[in-house]
Amino acid sequence: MNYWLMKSEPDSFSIDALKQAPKQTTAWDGVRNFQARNMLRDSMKRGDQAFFYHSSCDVPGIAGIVSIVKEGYPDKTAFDPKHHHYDADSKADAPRWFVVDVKLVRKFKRIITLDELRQHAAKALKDFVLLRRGNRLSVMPVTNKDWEFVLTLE
DNA sequence: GCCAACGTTGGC
DNA sequence: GCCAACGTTGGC
Repeated sequence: MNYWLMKSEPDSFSIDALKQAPKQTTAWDGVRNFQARNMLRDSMKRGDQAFFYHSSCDVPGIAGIVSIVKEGYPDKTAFDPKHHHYDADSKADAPRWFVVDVKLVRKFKRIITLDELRQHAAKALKDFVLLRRGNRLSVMPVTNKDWEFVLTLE
């Protein structure tokens, strides 16, 4: 089993929105970056877990944990001309963008803030991709070691 | 294949 | 709203 981190802007989709979704499950759509796409399509497996990260908001940080319940399949929002995430270059017979389905495992009692994570960037979390300068990936791998350390912060 | 221009991300 | 950092595009 592998670990991941997935970013979402809570204004568009928060961990509370996931909590209220049918079966507390959603397709993680709208990723439009090839590196992140490759992970969604090829690497993320059923049973893997991911941190749900809130970005571009008052308190950026990790809000909880989700699990992958369905492996990569085409992102339908890319096919819909009216959709915000439409991409004319993604064809039904040759899809360019992919999603996985995620299900809520649990919401943390509190947000583990980016600020707090940064305090460990020099030592315990020195390999954490999220903390690398200029990092912009919306889906990224997390090592077992970093996963476990972050959980101790809650 | 290079690289400038442009768009996006995301923290502040 | 600003801006650094980075990915993507497109001209050459």
